[in-house]
Amino acid sequence: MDFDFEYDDSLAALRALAEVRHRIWAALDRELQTREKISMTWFEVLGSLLQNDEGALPMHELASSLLSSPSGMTRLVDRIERAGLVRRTAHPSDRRVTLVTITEPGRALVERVMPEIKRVAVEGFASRLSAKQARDLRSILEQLLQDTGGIDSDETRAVEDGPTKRRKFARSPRAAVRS
Amino acid sequence: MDFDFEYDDSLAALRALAEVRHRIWAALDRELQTREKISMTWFEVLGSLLQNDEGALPMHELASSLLSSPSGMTRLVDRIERAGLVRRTAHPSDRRVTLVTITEPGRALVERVMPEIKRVAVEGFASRLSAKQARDLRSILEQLLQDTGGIDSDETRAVEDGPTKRRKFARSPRAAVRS
DNA sequence: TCGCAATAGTTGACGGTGCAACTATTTGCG
DNA sequence: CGCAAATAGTTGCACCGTCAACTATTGCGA
Repeated sequence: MDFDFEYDDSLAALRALAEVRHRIWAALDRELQTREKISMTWFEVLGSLLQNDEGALPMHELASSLLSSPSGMTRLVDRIERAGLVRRTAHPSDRRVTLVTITEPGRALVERVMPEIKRVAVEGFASRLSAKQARDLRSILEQLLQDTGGIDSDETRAVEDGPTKRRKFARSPRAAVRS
Repeated sequence: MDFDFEYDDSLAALRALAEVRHRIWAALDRELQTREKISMTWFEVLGSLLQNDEGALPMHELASSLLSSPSGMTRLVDRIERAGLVRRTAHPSDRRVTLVTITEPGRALVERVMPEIKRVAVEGFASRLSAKQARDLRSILEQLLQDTGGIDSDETRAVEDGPTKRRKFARSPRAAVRS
């Protein structure tokens, strides 16, 4: 269990990670705010919907893929729906499910702003890394996201290079922070 | 300047980064919540203070290093102070500055949980990466955090927004989304 | 088939956070 | 020196997001 990270460095890595994410997110937020008066969070919802062929997703899928709680997503979709960018529709077979469907204005907005958003994202990542670093970062992030299925005690940390394609997300239980 | 990241992959990288951060943060939050009934945010404040020799830092330094706004930090310190873990003290020479000083209970708390916190952080990072990957991650993050000075080269933003101050990079204007 | 657990979503209450505006203090420059 | 600009911090206000509790629907095992 001895790696290049010192014991303390894992906490430092968390901070660095948070800061990188924060900066790029803020840059994208600024871009969206000045161009379209929407937030990055809204854009993430609209983008997720567009990535799906039907332009629609159940509430709970949106919530989990965007790291939000169900109630948070309810309110977020409330606001985006009030702005006319999405619409709640019924699921054809499961009446528990509410589908969120992107509207034409929503689709237009995303397509209008996507080029600049990609540009700013690239500016934050790709343009600052070498080809090898970009590859490395990708595989490192994928590895960090690999499920360890419950509380693992596995020392099966054998060297397994190569881009593992497998991608299965476990829900991350939100902390219940009081006061 | 073409790299391995496809154009779209920079947005994907941002999501992966966010998810890694989110998972580890949540794990630490859970640990702190069950052991000491405090949040990771509180721990970050206390930890920052302890890292400084004097166990004290000005409000604005805490705010910027913890990615918070000044007003957010005011309220956060309000709550932590109410819990008796920090104390506001006067700066000896600059009377504009409020120093936040860790109290003895605060120091004790951090020292009490630090081993477990480090363990969980290592579990999130170091234990899942090879030595080389850990090195790579460190240098990649450092590189991504290097300031490129002023950003946007296009000054086409002469709209009606009035004299919006050109921000350096530090502040993150969270989206002010209406409705 | 019945009944209970699991799943999906919403709402009430509330904590946390940001921006704009304001006060207090310090700094810089003519 | 004198005063405008910059810096530090707080507060008003509104918003965002979470948990707990609740309803509705579906799945599943006896």
